[in-house]
Amino acid sequence: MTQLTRKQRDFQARESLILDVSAELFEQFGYFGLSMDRIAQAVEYSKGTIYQHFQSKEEVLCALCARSMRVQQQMFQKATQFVGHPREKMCAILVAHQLYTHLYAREFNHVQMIKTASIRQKIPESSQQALAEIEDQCLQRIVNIVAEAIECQDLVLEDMTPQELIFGLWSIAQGSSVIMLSDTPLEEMGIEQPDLVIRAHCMRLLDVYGWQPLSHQWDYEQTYHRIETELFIEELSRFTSGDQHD
Amino acid sequence: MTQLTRKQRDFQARESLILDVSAELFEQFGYFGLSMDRIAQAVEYSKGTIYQHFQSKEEVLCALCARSMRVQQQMFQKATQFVGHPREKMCAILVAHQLYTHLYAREFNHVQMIKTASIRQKIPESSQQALAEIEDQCLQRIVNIVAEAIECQDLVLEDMTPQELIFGLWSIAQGSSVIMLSDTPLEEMGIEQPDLVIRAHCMRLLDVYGWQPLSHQWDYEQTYHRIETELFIEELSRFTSGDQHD
DNA sequence: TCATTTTTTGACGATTCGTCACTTTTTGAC
DNA sequence: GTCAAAAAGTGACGAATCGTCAAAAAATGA
Repeated sequence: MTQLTRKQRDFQARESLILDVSAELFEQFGYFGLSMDRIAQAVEYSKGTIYQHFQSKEEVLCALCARSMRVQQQMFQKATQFVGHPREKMCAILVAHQLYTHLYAREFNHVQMIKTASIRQKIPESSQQALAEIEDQCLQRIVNIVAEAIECQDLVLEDMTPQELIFGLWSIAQGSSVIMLSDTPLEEMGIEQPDLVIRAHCMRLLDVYGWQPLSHQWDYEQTYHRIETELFIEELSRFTSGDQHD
Repeated sequence: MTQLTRKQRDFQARESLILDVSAELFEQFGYFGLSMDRIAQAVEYSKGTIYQHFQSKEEVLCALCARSMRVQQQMFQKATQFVGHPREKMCAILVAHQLYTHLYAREFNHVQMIKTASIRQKIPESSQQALAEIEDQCLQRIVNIVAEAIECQDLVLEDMTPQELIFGLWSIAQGSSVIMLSDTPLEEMGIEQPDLVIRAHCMRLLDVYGWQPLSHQWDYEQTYHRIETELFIEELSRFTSGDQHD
């Protein structure tokens, strides 16, 4: 690796510290409860020093977003490594997305906020670029899976491009997460397990586009079980245990 | 109607004025550019007077949200009055939703923000209740259409409840709008007309659940054309003209 | 050891929030 | 028309937070 001076290492270590502390504060107090003064106090450096690392409060929060999006990207990466049909990998992506939005609910919400026109004004172009890049990488994983499916003829799209198919799946996954995290009373509406409902919808959609193997030809229950145990057992346990003492 | 005193009428008129002005300022400067002082200056009343109407800045913005959501609710209402099959009415709902999110992009974004945990903390329970109620009414319109379809046996749901079906459609509509308004470069991705893509996905989904008439049995192009000309001709022209000088 | 460079600090001006003591206007009894 | 009580309106104020910058402290190395 590149050899860094002690100073540079110290600088990076402090940056990590700032982010760790900020993440905790953000988790605890939310967007408006997080102030630069509070961060400075918590890391025991002065405000000026914080501003050597981040130009503004928004940049700190962007860095937090980038962090959690990198986690998502890694989960997607793991999903693509699932051993099985491309369609099974796509299922793994969906599971990854759902797990991610539950494990990083606050950050997911904050990413949504950042995409808002009002807040975007406050964020330097460069930070936005960085986030867009990570999101792009996530999307690229999905594109690759679809490409793989088309290549091995599991999927033959007729009046639709791969991008358009992905846009649909992405919309439903994204939309359902937004709805679930906005404390809409889904249980009251009679929806006990929204994640499973969304899975069902996605499966139907993939069926209708003829992505092999179709759901009546293949035991996807088994697939989902394998995804959960082989890929995301740790994340899953964190999610369910997080549920309990919440 | 109830007879109001001159004072009460004046009071209401001023409240409208405040909201009108705030809407303009919000449109122009966004969430953070909108301040109570600026509102006060613009309406030519003092800040204290504004605070007689709204307890906080967030309440002003909630009122703006409520306003735009009522517009959506009315558009949904219009959609339910479309003369045709229940499924055609459902198409009209989708068109209404898409038109709404484009015509009230800022407000739609802001509603998203308000649903965020961070911001919800700043909003009194009562205001949130009011918004939830309007959203509920919107959802109720959709529930009614599905109920109608089931009643006349256009739709026979087997392993899915009406609420679950709606949740899926709602997710895809909501998710796609969020993605579109977050300046994701969809065109670069090769998606020229995202709204039409989403319509296609929804149609496929309704087909796969067997909602009659299926899309190969009925000319839905014609239906969409009727929806646009019979119901939303005015909104549509505002949308396209708004596009031009933007 | 000490002058120079680098790093850190926190006081500061600016902005915005929501409040409240004071001023102005309105009301209605005489 | 007058005047005192009630209602409505005002904007200066304290508090919180932002981002800056001159001065202090620490590190460097001749």
